[in-house]
Amino acid sequence: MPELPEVEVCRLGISPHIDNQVITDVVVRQRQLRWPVPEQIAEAIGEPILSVSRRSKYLILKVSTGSILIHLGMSGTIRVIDSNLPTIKHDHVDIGFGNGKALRLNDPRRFGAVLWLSNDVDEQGVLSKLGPEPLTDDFHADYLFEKSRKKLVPVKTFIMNNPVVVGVGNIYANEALFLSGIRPTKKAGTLTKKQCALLTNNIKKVLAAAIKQGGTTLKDFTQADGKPGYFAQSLNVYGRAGQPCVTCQTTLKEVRQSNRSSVFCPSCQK
DNA sequence: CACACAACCTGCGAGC
DNA sequence: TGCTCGCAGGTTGTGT
Repeated sequence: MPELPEVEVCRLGISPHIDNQVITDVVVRQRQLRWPVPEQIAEAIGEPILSVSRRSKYLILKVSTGSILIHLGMSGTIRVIDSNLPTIKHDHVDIGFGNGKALRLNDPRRFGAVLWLSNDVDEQGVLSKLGPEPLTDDFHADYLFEKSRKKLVPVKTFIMNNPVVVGVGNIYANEALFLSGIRPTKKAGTLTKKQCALLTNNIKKVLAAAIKQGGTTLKDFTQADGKPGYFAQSLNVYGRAGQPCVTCQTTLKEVRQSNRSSVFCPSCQK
């Protein structure tokens, strides 16, 4: 389900329902997610949610004693539900609130995570190795240009690498490269300054547009209110291999990079 | 250090 | 109908 826009849409959806709510219990039905759900998460019980923020694809529920981190992996969804709603398959974790509602994580593939960052500990764990947020001014053309010098990896692999920039997953990497006229296989180190400017702008553009349209619904992603995201109809290349380019009608080509599919227009993207 | 690739899981659609 | 195969929105860990 989630790249950055979907996580942000999720955050916007759940935040009004759980902000300031006191956590009354944490129910873990399946502890084995990407990492085991830590017992210390109980330190959050009795505390009100102070803020609901996001860093990269992590949702951060801040309380006075620390922060609950939630990552949705490939297949995770969270909904605010009545806490007595019967569970279904893969409903792994509930965070229950004083108002009878609960935040419920469902994640068939279990690549997601629920973690605890205690205020008592300095280290930021999974958050410590993350690059700049793409939608902030810290991510700009000169940064990408300098960072990519001498890099032999394909540009698509490069922009999907978290220490470089966070939140760019397979869908939006494909889309941003198409909009920039850059082939996914081009070596990152050969990007010109101008191409870096195009690429950074288009990454920002495509992510912001996707958030505005409620994310991309492929199979099961829904916004907090159950509506699908509408960005899927804006996709130019992702999932369109073999179909004509929207610009020049050339048949879109598919290659695999780092075991992920890349779709591009052999004519528009150099 | 830089890069390639396997690993973690379940579900679904295609093809036989 | 039912089997096997390949593929899926992410990230980390290992090996060369």
